[in-house]
Amino acid sequence: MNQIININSFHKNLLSWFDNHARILPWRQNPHWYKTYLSEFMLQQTQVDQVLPYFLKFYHKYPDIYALANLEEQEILRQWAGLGYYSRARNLRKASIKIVKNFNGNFPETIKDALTLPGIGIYTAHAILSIAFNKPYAVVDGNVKRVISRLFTINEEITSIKALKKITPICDFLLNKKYPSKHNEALMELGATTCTPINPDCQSCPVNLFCKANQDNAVHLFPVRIPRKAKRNVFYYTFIIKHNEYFLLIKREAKGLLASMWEFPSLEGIEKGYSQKKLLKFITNDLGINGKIDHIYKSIKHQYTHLSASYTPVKITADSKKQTFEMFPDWKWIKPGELSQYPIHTAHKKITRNLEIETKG
DNA sequence: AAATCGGGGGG
DNA sequence: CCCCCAGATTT
Repeated sequence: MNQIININSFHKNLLSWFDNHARILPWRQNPHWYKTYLSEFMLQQTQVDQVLPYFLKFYHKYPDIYALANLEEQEILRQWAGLGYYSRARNLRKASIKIVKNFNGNFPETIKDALTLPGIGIYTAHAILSIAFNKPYAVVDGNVKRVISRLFTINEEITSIKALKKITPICDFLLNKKYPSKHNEALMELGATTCTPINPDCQSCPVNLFCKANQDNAVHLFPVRIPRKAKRNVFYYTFIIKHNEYFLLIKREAKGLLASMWEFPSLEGIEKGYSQKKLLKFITNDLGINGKIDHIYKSIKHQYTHLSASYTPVKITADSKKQTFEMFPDWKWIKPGELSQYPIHTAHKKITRNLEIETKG
């Protein structure tokens, strides 16, 4: 720690600010550990505004841990579709099953037990135990890291392990042991609403008098960050394969990108511009379907964290509904109206909208 | 320690 | 277009 701060004054300013400025969020009303648990899974690497509709839907449909534990994987993926990071949905289900089986339906109140739950790491364990059970564990999330990096002018690159090892003990020291729940939420709230990445509102910050970066007029220099590596380009041909009113939908592998999500069968390449001959060869030789290319549509772009993807829809008319595909974990010939019964990832959902597959077929 | 895993919103 | 976000897990 490179500066001495009046810890009591720090706590007082932070908590009174939170009392006056806390956003009204559904998981903060009539608090219960289940709400904290569900919201924390969704909030991993995802902003509040994006989580809100999903939290409301899930809480309404699955009001307790037993409802979640009873879900099929396919169904929780379907409900989660569009929120991203789908391993969270699988882990939420597995963790819920474990809570019912091993902990009698109650969230385990020790760090050691909480960390045995899939999808729950240090941050989420600390968050649930502090926010829902008022246990004295400090949280270190993206918001807190940014706030601390400014308060104490942390020079380590913010995503590095070095930075985390420097920031964690500071958070442990700063933690308000009397009000850990409010303290943690307040620090995260401060980062989300005031100590923002760009144009932070230092004037209205309750702890600006304790902020080294603010004193040095150097808030814009923190957190320290190095540019990311360039994204890889990926090009997909996405085949809408029709036979009468049916078209082919397949399930992705259980590992890797968009694991176990459903989509139209696709050909992946690292370069653009496959010939029609090559596309038809994929259909005939790899899928074993005889048919013809009806139309090649304009491609759509979709950005992933590490990929810059382009999807080119290709409409195929098949001679028959072939029923065996060794290359897919699962598949189904479905009618357009049945599309909503499957967990479809966002890029392919865009394609169904562009091609108006749900309505026109 | 680095890579992977989604998607949306903001500058 | 690039940036970031109530991180966890695998390599």
